Amino acid sequence: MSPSNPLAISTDVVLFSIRNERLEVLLVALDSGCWRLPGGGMAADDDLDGSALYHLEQQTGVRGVYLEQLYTFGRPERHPSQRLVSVAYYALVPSEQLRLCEPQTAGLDWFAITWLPPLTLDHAAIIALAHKRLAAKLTYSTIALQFMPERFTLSALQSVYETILGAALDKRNFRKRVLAMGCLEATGELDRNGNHRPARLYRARTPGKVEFVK
Amino acid sequence: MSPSNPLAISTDVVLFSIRNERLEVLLVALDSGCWRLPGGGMAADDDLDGSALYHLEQQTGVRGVYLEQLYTFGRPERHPSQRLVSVAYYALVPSEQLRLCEPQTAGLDWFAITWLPPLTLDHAAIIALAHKRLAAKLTYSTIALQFMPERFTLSALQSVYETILGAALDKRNFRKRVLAMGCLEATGELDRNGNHRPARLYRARTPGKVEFVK
DNA sequence: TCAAAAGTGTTGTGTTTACACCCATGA
DNA sequence: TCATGGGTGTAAACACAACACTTTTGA
Repeated sequence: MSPSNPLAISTDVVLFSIRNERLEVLLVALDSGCWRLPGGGMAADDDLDGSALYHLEQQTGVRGVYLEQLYTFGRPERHPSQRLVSVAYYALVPSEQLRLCEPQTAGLDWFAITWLPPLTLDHAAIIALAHKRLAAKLTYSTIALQFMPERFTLSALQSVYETILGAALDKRNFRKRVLAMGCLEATGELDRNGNHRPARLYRARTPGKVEFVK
Repeated sequence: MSPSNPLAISTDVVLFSIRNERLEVLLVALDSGCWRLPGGGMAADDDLDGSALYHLEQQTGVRGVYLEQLYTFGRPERHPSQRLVSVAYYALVPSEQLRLCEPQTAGLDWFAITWLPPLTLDHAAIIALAHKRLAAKLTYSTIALQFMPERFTLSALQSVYETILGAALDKRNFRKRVLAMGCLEATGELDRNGNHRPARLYRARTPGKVEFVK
């Protein structure tokens, strides 16, 4: 029960968004040409979730995300010089929300999950695990709503599912399922963009909250 | 990315077993009359999983368990004096395996999950979360096999499911499902205990490995 | 021969999948 | 009027739930 030697805890965040019909993650450039996840050491008076959000905002300007703890990585060989335990998180943010707060800082970039640059330490493994969890959670929770703006069409939501799952879905069955979940409500408004029939706009009944379904 | 102040990492393990037709956890007595999970501080040259197994064996004599990381708890207020981050695990062990290595040490006891003693810090919350995860995993994985000895009857396996889920299951449907999972094989042997028709003995096709099903 | 648990199929119900056409709009 | 995506129902396949009797053994 007693503490031990030089030992640091960092929190690292895999930030996902849907951009250009692709699932992308936000990474920070290192001098070496490698990239890393946003994150950093935890201060002794912070808590874990707070530390993850703090570093994310400091390094990327992004806030107001949906955050969930992923896994804690602690193999001694994961860092060459110091003993580093990393509490990994993943976070989801609607791409519409990025324009407002993303500072377009140099040394930051989005990468498609299917085409990642070289990553430091075991960050590639962390991203892979986060991706797996996200895809799994799509099928038994309402987590996909965390990628949506406040109001959205059912087709937009379907497109998010298709992007993450990497497969096309049947429109009628998708609508039945997603409406049966009971966590959407029609706003009564219409989206009049595009030269076609306007689409109904929906909103999440409990935004920010992920519920388990089926 | 830099380390910080006095900050300790501990690993704590919720060890489950099925005893007397109940789901029980193994706890360590504190002087105060409180109890705690087996676990302790992580040494700088250990890894997380290794640390969890090490403390578990040191404090309880139990080894050869199935171990899985649960969650990392790090709220600053969880410990009164020091900043303590706890990486929580849960572990499963067949009760038959306990007789061999359990040292019957004083200050150790098993408690039914439904009737726990006062626990230190947030250990009650850790146990509650572990229990929830275990019950959930029962329904979509073969994790229940980790409670079974090398060879077992289908009725014994069904009893384990019923104990954890707290509900009776249909015998025929249960057998269909569990055999359809394809991870059991009949040994050809019979269990001749009891004054009734002998039961076939089965074994896990991949012991120690938990697979996802359905 | 009795008690006690092992072993075994079928039927109905609900859920999931597959599938094609009309609608409302802007250009 | 045409192109574009929005919106809708039904039937077949499948998965799941309910259910009762015969078998084998030890006492």
